[in-house]
Amino acid sequence: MGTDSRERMVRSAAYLFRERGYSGTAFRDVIAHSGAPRGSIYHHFPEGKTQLAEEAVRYAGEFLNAGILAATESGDAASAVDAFVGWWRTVLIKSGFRAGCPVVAVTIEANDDAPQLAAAAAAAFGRWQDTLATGLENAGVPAGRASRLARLIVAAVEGATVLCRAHRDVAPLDDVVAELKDLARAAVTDG
Amino acid sequence: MGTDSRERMVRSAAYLFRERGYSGTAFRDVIAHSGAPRGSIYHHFPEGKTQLAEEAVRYAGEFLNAGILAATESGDAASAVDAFVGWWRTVLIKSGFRAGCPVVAVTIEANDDAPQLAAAAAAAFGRWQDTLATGLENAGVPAGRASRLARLIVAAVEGATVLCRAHRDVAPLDDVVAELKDLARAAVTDG
DNA sequence: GTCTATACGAAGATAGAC
DNA sequence: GTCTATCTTCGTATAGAC
Repeated sequence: MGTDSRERMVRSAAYLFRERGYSGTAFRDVIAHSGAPRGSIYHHFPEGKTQLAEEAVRYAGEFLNAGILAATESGDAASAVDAFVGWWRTVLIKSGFRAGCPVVAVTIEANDDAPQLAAAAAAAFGRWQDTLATGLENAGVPAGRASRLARLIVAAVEGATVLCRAHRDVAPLDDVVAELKDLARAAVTDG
Repeated sequence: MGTDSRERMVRSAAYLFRERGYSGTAFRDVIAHSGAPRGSIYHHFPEGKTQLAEEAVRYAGEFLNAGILAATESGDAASAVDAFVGWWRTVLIKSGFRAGCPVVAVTIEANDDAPQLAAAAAAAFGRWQDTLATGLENAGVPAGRASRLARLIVAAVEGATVLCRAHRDVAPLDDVVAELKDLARAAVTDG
């Protein structure tokens, strides 16, 4: 099935970008990892690697957003933090601190030749922030504050994953999460 | 002067990594940007690109640490946040949101072939955190809390620079800074 | 849709002269 | 310390057959 190998390639790209970055991931790596047929790359992605990366960013954005959405449905403000952090914690530990966020990787390596990549990354970050903000509002955080707090959560957790990779340790993420949870809880009563 | 071109290469590498990342920056780019002689690369850096990157990370780490140290000498807790943020704000805006942190770039693209790179990055992040923590302590934040808060500042600001690059806007950094300053100020009285 | 073959360029690294 | 020339590998992309 053609559509199937196309999707596998997108998922594999997102997976590999986490460990090797955008420039560090070659087309052949995506082919090898996905098991997709080599000859159909430019059939499925006529714009080449840029198009593949753009779709990988979009895929990662939607994937994580679905997770945040599901996790924020339950409850309190602190659980909104967990919603975003849980996935990264698992990825970091399972990979031996070799894998991070593919959206960050693409953002950092994007250049003026491919402005679509920065745009796709901004869309992903924006969606995560919005979904988290809604979760915080539902937990009782005022709207304006919720948006700002959600942005801090996205920034701090993404930054913490980078620190974890450098230190090869989850401690930075745990420290950051502890601070963020206190802050989120306080934001409810502070009104 | 040989030592001089060596140092220029290290500085240029740090500069270029900010925009193009590690894999995206070729040796020839470093030569061109630094004006260093092409033939002396492997004389100065016998271990090749890895060694150059390691020293560039170290250089960036020391450079920024000196800035944090100078800025935290004056004062209050909120100024400790400014100490770390000021430099990134300038870099982002001056580059049209094309440049970020070279240490983050190297961390994300480092792989098992060169574990020195992750180690050098961890050292840089650790120094920034320690210097910030000392600044917070001097401002009246209890030692244990200061360390954790300093880590949050490093993570959140680094994460925010990535968001700024994606959005091509300083707003994410400003949002994050506002939250961090409130938090730092509150940490003083909270004892 | 998928294949092979190949063009084309870039990159890291080395050798040996000066 | 610096130069030029070169080796080797790799990576994207294309062409054209099946």
